[in-house]
Amino acid sequence: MSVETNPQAVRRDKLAALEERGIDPYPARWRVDDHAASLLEAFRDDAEPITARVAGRVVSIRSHGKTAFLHVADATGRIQVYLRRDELGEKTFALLDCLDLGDFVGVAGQLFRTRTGEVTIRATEIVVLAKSLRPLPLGKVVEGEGEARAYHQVADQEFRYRQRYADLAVHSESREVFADRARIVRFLRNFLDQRGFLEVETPVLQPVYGGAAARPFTTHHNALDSTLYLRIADELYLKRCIVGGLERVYEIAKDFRNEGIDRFHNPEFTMLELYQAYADYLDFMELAEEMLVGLVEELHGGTQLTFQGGTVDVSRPWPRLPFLDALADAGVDVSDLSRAALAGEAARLGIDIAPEEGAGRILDGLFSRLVEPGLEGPVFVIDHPAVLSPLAKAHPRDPRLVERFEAYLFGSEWANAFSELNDPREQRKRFEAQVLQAAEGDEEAPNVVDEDFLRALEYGMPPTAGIGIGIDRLTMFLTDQASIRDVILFPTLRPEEGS
RNA sequence: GGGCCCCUAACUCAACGGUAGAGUAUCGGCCUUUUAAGCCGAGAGUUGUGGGUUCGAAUCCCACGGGGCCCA
Repeated sequence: MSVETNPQAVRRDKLAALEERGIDPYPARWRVDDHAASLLEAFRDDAEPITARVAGRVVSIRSHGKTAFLHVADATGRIQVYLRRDELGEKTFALLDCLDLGDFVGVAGQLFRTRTGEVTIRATEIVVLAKSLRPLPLGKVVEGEGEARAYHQVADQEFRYRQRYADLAVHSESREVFADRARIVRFLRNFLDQRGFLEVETPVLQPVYGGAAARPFTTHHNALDSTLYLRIADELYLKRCIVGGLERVYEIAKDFRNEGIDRFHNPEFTMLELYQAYADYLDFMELAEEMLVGLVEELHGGTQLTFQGGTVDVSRPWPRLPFLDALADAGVDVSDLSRAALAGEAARLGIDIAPEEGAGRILDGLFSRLVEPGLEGPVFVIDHPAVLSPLAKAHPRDPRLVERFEAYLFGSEWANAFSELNDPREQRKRFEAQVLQAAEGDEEAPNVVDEDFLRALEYGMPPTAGIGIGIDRLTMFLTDQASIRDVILFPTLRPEEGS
């Protein structure tokens, strides 16, 4: 017989050997009574017998001839299993010959402490629950005192993103990030539910897209024979809810933007938007502060937050930095906000401007280049120019500005809020200006006026504040992950060749 | 869109113009409390793909593919 070296073929051979012995390598069920973490917790001494019945993946095997030690990993952790031929019988012990790292097994037995002190299951029963035919890049994991040390772990980011199932199976840190993500979303739901907000669901497929400046994904509905867009924001539908008298609403859902991918952007991402009637942007600054402080306390037990080596204190209140003041401090002359004047300033500062960029885009570009990188700590940038904010209410003290804020952390925006524009006449003018921009080549501007939204505003929308929060980016900050791909289970990647 | 870097065994990495190696994993043997178990032995590679330079290329050059980082 030739020596088989292909790991997958070796495993198929072992699977066949199991079946020859009359063992089903994929049995239907195994009752799980215990988990690794709680067993390790429960064990006191050998005098008090504790029976254990667990299931999980085999992550290490140390065979000693007539005995063997395994580690079995379940969702809660790892526990060692001790097998003895004289206790299990020759036939069951021979299962070891067909066992590979990565196989799922069920184990029953009694807890004891080994000579070296590790709490271990002395197996009276072991069964294969699912044979693994493909080797996982397990590396070696050693649970020392407190910290688990890992050796030869997969370092290839692409592998981790493309085969997240294997990444999760192998890296507990990766599983923890997604557990934390769930905690964050749960916290936000509780936070809003306690304040009387109603969770709603609005269309992903929209005949007219709006609520943000972005290029959409376009699709087609066959039966209606009409073009539909995947939403770039929930905003305009949530405001329709406010018109309808749902005074406090929120939605946590995917938005889609047909744009570039980098470590802060994924084409589909999760957004929390919430709207509250009779509130304004000042109220929402307090809400944003409470929300983030609460989250940092929930995850880190204090107000210190560390991200990629930088640490900030998120204690309230946060400074409020007027948008134009920030630009002026950075050396930009903001006395004239006309396109011509701003283009002149950009040229003077050596920043390239494309001919189709309007005054808003130029301001945005100046801000993101000159101001954003310096906004480490929690800070509100407030009172943006109206040209940047087609859905926000004009500032009572300066008609060039709107009542708006963006919350920044670690040089990156994580929340955007304003007192919502509710004058249907003014909203129509701003929509029409956007359509004009689109005609001039701005691909991020909507190309039609959303007449249905205007109809809703004409029925009357009370004064309202709204805020949008990027959940992915927030999760990056709260879990100290460098890339948005580290907090999205299955991030968008170029399709694999041959798939 | 621009720049820089990476791609070698299943995994982590060496070799940096002259016979592709190590540890882990895998396979065989020994081993009844091991834990990066140990000891003995074995197999494992079209060096991302395609071209070029050279007596000779994993190594130098070009293109393409995939990925990462920085900038726009």
